[in-house]
Amino acid sequence: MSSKKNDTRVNILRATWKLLESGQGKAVRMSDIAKRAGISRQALYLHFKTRTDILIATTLYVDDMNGLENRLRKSREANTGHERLEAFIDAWGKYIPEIYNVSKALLAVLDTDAAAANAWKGRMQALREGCHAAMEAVNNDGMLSPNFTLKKAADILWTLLSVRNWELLTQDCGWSQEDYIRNMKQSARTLLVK
Amino acid sequence: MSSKKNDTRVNILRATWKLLESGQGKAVRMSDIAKRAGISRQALYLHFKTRTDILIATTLYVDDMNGLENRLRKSREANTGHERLEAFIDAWGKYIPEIYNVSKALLAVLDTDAAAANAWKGRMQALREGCHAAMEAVNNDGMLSPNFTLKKAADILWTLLSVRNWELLTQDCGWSQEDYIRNMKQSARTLLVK
DNA sequence: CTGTCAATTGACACAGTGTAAAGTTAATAA
DNA sequence: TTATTAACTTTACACTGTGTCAATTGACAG
Repeated sequence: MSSKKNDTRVNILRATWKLLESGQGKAVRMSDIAKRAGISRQALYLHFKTRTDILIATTLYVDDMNGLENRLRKSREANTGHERLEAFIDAWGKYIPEIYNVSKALLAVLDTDAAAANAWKGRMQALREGCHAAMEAVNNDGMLSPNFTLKKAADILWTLLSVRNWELLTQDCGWSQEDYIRNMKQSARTLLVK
Repeated sequence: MSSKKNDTRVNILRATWKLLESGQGKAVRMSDIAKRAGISRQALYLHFKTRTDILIATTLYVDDMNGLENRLRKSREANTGHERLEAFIDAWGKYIPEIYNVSKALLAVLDTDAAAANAWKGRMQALREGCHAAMEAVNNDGMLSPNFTLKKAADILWTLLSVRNWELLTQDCGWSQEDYIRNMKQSARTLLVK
């Protein structure tokens, strides 16, 4: 099952992960990854076509390791729409710091690398669907704010919960993680729920 | 008054501006700017130390040409805090599309270029002060939402009005400019005003 | 013994930024 | 007039980082 090729692949992803996690924003080069993975730089190209491919694969790997799917699934089990919304914000809000450093590498090339932009877009699509589902649950309870259509409400929630907003609030404004979660719940409730 | 050196400098900034405006996201190289400005690539370095310096100077130049200062000042003349908040959102919201393309070039290197990050931070600091002042006016009317401290309210408004959020809502979610302005006013009011 | 898979070494093309040096041109000043 | 200076040009090159290519090695499977 675990072919040698696959082992090395995972090895590369873990090396990238660790580097992004510890490097604190510094650009990680192919040669850095190779060194950390204990293979030659050229060997990286036996497993991935481009640097961006490695970054993308790493974010997916990290999602996997952290069980993003499960975390979000749990929010779907809530009874009321409002509870579901809160659970969703809670799950995602607690998730962001775990992926932030890795995601940042992808965010950094988003504006210049079409492949990265595409991958990120897809990844955020999942979140967007989660937002939409949560707001739909609120709507089904008849509790959606009359100020917004369902679509607009979902868009706003999605924007509110963006990684860049988390970055702004916790890094630039100095909010604690608790502040962030509490205020996002508060805001979503005030803004979107009747 | 208008030395030859200064003329060329402005010439470079206008060339950069036009390229960013029309290039639609494509990376603008030093050679592109030089060609457009009608000078040699090397001459650029007689006026600016680095590419980032040109980008920074261009954003400042564009702010200047568009009269950002004046636009924001007008919002300060409103009578009530709430009116002031609305005027502020209106002014800034209408301003974003005018600077978006130019700003995007700076945003694109934000995560890799410390000088760019610094410049952007400073530029956003002005907006942040505007947000704080607007919320202070609301607070002085005794109309600040009891859900937030003044500082937190200003932080939220600042985050809400970020260029990245405008980008998300208008580009990814397909909102029109009118949608954006209307919903931002609506949201700020619901969220931050009693 | 042979084939093949994973990886290695070393060389290289390419893009883009930034540096360096020597030469041109036109205005300015003595 | 001649000398000087500022702005700019041309040519060349160093540097970084990505990605490609070809020849080679070592292991191990049939």
